[in-house]
Amino acid sequence: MNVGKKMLPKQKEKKIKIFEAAREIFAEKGYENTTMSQIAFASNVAIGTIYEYFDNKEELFFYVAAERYETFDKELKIQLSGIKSAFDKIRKYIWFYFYYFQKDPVYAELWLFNIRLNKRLSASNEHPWMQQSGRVIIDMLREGQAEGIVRQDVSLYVIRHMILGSLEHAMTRWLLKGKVYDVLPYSENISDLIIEAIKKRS
Amino acid sequence: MNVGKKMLPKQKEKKIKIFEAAREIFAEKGYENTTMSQIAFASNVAIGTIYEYFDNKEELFFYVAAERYETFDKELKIQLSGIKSAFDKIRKYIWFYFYYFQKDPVYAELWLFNIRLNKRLSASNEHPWMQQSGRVIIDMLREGQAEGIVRQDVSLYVIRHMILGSLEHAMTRWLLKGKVYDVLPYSENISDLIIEAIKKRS
Amino acid sequence: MNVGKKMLPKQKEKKIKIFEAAREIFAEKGYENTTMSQIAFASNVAIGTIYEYFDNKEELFFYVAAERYETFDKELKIQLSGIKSAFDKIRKYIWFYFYYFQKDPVYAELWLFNIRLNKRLSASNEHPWMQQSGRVIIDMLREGQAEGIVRQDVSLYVIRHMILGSLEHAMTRWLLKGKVYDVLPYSENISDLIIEAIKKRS
Amino acid sequence: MNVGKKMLPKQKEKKIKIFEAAREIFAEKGYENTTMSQIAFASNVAIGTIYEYFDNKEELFFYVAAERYETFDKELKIQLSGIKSAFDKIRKYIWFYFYYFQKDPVYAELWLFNIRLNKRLSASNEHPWMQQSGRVIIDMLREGQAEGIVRQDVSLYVIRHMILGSLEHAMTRWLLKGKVYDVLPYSENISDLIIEAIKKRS
DNA sequence: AATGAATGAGTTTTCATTCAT
DNA sequence: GATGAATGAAAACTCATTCAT
Repeated sequence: MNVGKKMLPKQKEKKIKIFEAAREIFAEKGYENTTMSQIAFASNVAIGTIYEYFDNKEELFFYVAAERYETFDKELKIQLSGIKSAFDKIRKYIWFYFYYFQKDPVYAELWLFNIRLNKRLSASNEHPWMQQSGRVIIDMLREGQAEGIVRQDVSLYVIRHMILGSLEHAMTRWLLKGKVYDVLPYSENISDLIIEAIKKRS
Repeated sequence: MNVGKKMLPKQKEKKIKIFEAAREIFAEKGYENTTMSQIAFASNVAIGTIYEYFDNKEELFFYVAAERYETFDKELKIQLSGIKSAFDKIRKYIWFYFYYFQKDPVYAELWLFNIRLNKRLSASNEHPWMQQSGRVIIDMLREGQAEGIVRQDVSLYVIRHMILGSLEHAMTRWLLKGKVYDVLPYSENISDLIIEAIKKRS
Repeated sequence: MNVGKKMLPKQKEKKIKIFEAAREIFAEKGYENTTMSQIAFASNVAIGTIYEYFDNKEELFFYVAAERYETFDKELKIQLSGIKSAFDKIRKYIWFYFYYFQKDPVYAELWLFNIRLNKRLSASNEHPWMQQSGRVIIDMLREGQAEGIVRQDVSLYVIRHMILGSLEHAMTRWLLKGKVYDVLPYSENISDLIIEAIKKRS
Repeated sequence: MNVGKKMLPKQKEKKIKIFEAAREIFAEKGYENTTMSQIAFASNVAIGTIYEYFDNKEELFFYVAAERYETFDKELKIQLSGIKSAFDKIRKYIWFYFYYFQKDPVYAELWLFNIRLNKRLSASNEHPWMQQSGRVIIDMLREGQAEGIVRQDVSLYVIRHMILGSLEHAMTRWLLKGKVYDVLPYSENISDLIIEAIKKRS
């Protein structure tokens, strides 16, 4: 996503201000309980101005969602770079998932409670990043198969359900319980379990 | 849950009519986008009548949620009865999960999109069934440990995150994609993966 | 007023039960904020039963209003009996007003906040007691004029405005301030002022 | 009170339109029986627009109440200025009270039937004008005492009950009877009575 | 006579969106 | 481009009254 393509710096800044306020408030209150005037107030902009940059509330939300993914994805790629073994990559992925969401619970809320379940977003073709969001995992698994260490008898998509499901479930409970404990230690356990599950056995 | 204890049959019927309409519509549109007048219309009852039976919209939603769990739980216990091996129980559980949700997508929507993420419900102590809803899995795992076939080096709660997460993720995607394929076959693959993950190794 | 003329004792009792509950609740919450179901609950009777005895909410309220007046009036007459001098009667009246309302603030609320300002009640000819409610004062004043101690140059109706106004104002403030002080001592001061005002001077 | 400080003229006008409609309707129907949509209709404005200017129905009512007092108070002060004798001031006050309320029965209704009995308004400290509304009378009486013409043996607050009570009672009856006669002549009689009551005697 | 479930018009308030300035 | 006043449909919820039992 590109916030502010074809815009002069000044205007871009305003769009970003709105955008950041929206991100914060959507995360805090959820989509339904966020009002446009809250966003206008927080970004120090008139309500009408929001509509200069975004068609409507939902579109603004989708932009926020897209940006979240891009940021996560960019950092993820950095984290994964240089790692050879598929299993190590997977471990890194899992660790990064917990690390990133615990560090930025605003994003965690946004993703787990609002974005990932949005039907309209899920259906829309304008937001292909969503479909690709799980591509990394498939790729890692395929590499593992090429390495000969990941089993070939189970659909990679099923494995991805297991991986993402485990992570999302753990994080969701963490949020619902009030973020009162440290989730990062889950990383190792879950990695162990998952690698044991997908390891090729002779 | 008991819809309509102490009520005459006629009244009980009306409460059930409202209840069923609510269940359907909550599942279809989610909590926020369901209106009391939609429920009234669908149950062929005046708006005021809903308030004769349920204090407010949220209470009605929670009743629906509770009933969902009880029905699932009751059938689940029947399915599990007579099975000795912990692994077989887990396989049965996973199979039943897919079977039940695919058979009753109204419940699936309700659970996956509304109930499990409801903060107020999650926080409330009046709804202990919610906390107990994952007890079965812990019990099965403990039995497996007693049998000597489930690993002891990983927290059972982490394992539960993996199990429930895998199932929820698979079902959620199925719903978001429009229920256009058969999820039941996932059951075997996921069972295999999970058992491989938790199996005790010497 | 006669609550339950032509009724068998049993039915009369039920009407009285409703009536007493209504009196209490109207006084406590005011007309607008009292609901028929509150009255039904408090009188241990079905809502429909109230409508067996009273046409509607307003009529019930008017009955309560009438009864209040009758009770006050009856006690007042006893208090005044045997007193000869018009001034002493007036003093007694004023004392009794404070005494009665302070003793029964439920009635005070009812009268001062609800009944005396009700336009429909004021207009209705079915409730002649209301018009007569100030008759006693006019009578006392006339006696005073006959005695030759009350001035004749001012309309008795104006004097009555002064007397009732003084009492109502003092009591109203007492209620609005939360009934935290004793109003009875006002009695003597106000009596002094009023007698000084109406005394015939040569 | 200042309706519309910091507002551009156009907006100020709209606020005033709403305000005036509210005043009229509150006076006519009372607080409980006035609806926001009636006010919206009468001021030729959308319902939502009312909420742009006033937080809620009660606040709107309190604004109306405050304005009433200020207008009355301002004119009163003009009327009283230049008068030396306390008794003349009191006579003027009484005359003005009748004059003002008879001239503007909308205000009379508002004050006598709604404002002066409002418990929440009475309790709130945000509306100090209410408490000060009777200050003028106390001041006049004190001046009279300083002049040596007003008795010192009776609490000024009791005297105020008598004065305000007399006026309010007379006006209230006038309204309840349909404003079919002239109240202004009461002014002299009531003044006579009150001065006779409070005159210092040796 | 007694009931109380059922009604639905009516209430206050919210808020995404528009559009004249 | 920027504004924010204005909009009004729509929401949850209330409650006096009715009427079949």
